[in-house]
Amino acid sequence: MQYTPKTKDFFQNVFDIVRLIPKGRVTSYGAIAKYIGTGGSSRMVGWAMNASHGVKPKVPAHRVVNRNGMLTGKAHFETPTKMQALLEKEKIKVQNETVVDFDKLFWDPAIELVL
DNA sequence: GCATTGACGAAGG
DNA sequence: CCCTTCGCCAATG
Repeated sequence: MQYTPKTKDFFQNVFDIVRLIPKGRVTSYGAIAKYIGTGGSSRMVGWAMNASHGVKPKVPAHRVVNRNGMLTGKAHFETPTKMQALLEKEKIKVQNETVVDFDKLFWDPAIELVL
């Protein structure tokens, strides 16, 4: 895989933001995409996470879910159960592959980082 | 360069 | 929340 300078910056931006997510909080791909400025390309955020494997420092991709709070990316982890396990370790309740109280735990960089 | 794919999002049902 | 359709954009074949 070889990405252009443009996407390289995109990758770094995504990784950086994801690492800033506080414990016990979650955010969505769209929120990250919006904060970066790529806006509509929320899919690219998820795709960037796909490249976060083996990246140092570790990228807490388990704190990134889709807009409904669903653990859509669990299948891309080392093991499908790893994501939920990590979330529950941070006191985040997960039920039916979905984050409980997602609206309360939601962490939007575009808002939280400005405060 | 076109076609397909995808860890998404919004809107309508 | 689930389903479908459409839009989005970089990667991949």
